[in-house]
Amino acid sequence: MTDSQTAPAARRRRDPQRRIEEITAATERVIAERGIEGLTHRAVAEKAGVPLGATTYHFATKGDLIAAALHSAVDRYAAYLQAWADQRPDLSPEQLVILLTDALLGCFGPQRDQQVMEFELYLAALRRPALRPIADRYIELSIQTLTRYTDPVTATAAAVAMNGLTLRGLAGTHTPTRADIEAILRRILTTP
Amino acid sequence: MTDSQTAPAARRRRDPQRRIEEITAATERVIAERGIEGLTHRAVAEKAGVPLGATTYHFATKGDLIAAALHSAVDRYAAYLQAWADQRPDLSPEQLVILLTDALLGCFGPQRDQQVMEFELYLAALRRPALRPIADRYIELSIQTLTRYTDPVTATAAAVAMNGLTLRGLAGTHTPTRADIEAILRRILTTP
Amino acid sequence: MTDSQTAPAARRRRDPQRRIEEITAATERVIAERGIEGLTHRAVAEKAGVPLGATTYHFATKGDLIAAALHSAVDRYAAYLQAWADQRPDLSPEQLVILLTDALLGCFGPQRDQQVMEFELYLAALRRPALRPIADRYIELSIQTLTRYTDPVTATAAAVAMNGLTLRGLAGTHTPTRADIEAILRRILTTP
Amino acid sequence: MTDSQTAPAARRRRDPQRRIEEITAATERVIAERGIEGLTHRAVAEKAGVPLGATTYHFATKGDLIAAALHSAVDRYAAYLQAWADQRPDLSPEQLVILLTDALLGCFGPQRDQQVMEFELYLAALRRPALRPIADRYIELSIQTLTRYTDPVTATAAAVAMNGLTLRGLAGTHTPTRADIEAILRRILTTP
DNA sequence: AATGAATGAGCATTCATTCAT
DNA sequence: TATGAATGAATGCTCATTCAT
Repeated sequence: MTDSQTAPAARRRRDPQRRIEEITAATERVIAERGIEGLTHRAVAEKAGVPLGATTYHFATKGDLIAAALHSAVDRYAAYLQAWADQRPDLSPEQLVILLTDALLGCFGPQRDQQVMEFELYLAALRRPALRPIADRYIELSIQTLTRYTDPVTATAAAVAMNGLTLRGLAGTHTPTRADIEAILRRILTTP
Repeated sequence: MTDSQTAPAARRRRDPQRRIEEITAATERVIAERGIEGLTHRAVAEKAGVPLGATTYHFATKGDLIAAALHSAVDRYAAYLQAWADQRPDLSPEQLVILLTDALLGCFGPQRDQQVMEFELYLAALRRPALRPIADRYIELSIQTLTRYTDPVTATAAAVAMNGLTLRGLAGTHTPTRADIEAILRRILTTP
Repeated sequence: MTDSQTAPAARRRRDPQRRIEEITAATERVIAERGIEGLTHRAVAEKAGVPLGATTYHFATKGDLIAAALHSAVDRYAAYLQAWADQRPDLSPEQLVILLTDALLGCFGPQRDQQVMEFELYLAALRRPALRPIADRYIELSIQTLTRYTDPVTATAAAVAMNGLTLRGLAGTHTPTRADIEAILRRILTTP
Repeated sequence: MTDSQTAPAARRRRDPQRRIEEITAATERVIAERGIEGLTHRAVAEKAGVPLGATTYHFATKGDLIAAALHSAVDRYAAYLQAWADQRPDLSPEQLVILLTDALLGCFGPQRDQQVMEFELYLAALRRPALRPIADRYIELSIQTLTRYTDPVTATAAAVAMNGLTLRGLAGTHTPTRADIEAILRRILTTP
């Protein structure tokens, strides 16, 4: 170990991977706060604490920033689902209804901004074909996770309904109640 | 009678209501073509064939344009649903599955651009609380219509699932097949 | 004279034609000083003492600025030629040689910057087809003027040779001498 | 012999002279395609297939690139003139008129882009004194070549007239006809 | 009421240039 | 020697907005 610890500040340069991750995270935060229409290279640079040139250097266009943020969000979602399901290997339909309702309600609380951000990223794919493969993965992850507990058709029905419910709660004037959500999911996931 | 009835065509000027409708329709067309991020007073003025000042005069902010377009889209949707249901007063669950599937598939064909526009308008409510009452009406209309044929919980489940399915088809790489949609709607609307 | 002199500063607004001319003149000055590659809306705005928006408002693109400047230069050249020839209705070939030589030598003195600017404007037409009709007029004016004194072929030969000579003097290391120019023009304009 | 002489092809790296020539040639191609205002180190690097650093390493500034390209163009022109004249050791004035006209017309055909590039390089000397000695050589080469066939004054007159004619054809809306050019050159080169 | 001229802030993007390796 | 990562200044252009008419 010749001189490692020295030059803490002057060093640090040249860790492109780290920079890219910082910029991506800052992109997500900017979108969460101001929406995609408020996303600019400048805002990202400021939020990430990097020079303006660093954002355009690593992400030449706004589309590149959005793609990176969507990718990051999907990766995070995949890890979340994995952990969620791994901790709950066996669930009855009724248990699933209760737990999914609980998870869904969380989207309207403190996580609201992040949830809106993820929706905005997802919806950016409406106009940007390059994002569609990543958007695909988003919804497929939900379906695959639910398929651990039920048949594929029911899993898909539940996944798209949850998406629709979330959207309704975020875009409408009032959030759905626990009872509403439970009733809907119970209608889809349980067989009378 | 000094001058009123004369010059029916040359008059025409000074019909503010008509102007407002022209501008609203042009706003929808602009969003359909370029997305909400491409919506500007200038683009609307050009598309509507009115002076720039006319757009800012009647719709001071971009949010006003969006609200008017969303309102218009919801009104049109309401009329469509009304006519659809009036022509089909009685439907069995299985008939409903078939017909809703058919209607849903239409969103991915030539109507795609308009469908994307309506989604963009709906999603604008995520960031614009003023739009949420109008967005509410959008989804409630679907639910109310389905309630003509089934219980409220099932109707809501079907409505949000259809929304989620449409989004999935528009934001993903491939559109769902008729068989996919039918299976999902059958799972929700019919009781085994 | 009711109230003319009042409000000298607050007035002045709303004289678009005047503004356009100021901006055009400033464009020529900027090109004279920094070349076409130094031409920017900002530089013109500063030189003309108008807001930046005024330049982009009246001349949306850089090409528009260049076209206006070229137009202006050609108009000025036309007026100059007209006056020059009107004052010299009859010239013998030898007189023409002497006077043209004298005029040509002027391009290498204090007028050099303006001459370079006019060449740069003329040459911008190499890459911008929209400028070519104006560039045409430039050279045709010279030919037409010389045609007052000699046959068309000789006039054209003299005009293009003078252009080539000017270019040679401006782009090379040393300016041609009076004797050089006289010899060349005499070779073209006089018949032995 | 560990590694020195081996791998004649795989080596190839480290041939600075070759690199410089490749970059120079790429510079000419970039200017031919996009003009001097489109000349950037990046564009040259891409066109030459070399790393960006290679262009800034060998040619620190844009002016250096231009100088190299002008030098290259002049060298090529010199070789062309040499060969042209060597193949035609004796020409009557009338023969010269015909052949020069033919050569001149070629500038407006498929060679147009290259001709425009050479003019742009030549004209860059208007603003860049460092280029003027090279620009001098350009025009002197033409004069010297013509001096093989006629007296110096006539040769110079013909050379500058040809330059002016070419410029007129390239910057104007229509190219001169063969008859036009012949008439002008005949006026200059032949004695009645 | 209605218009469009006018303004200046702001953005994506491009680049020359620097510098660590 | 040679490379390309990194920087920040600069530009054309677009627009929301204001305001005189």
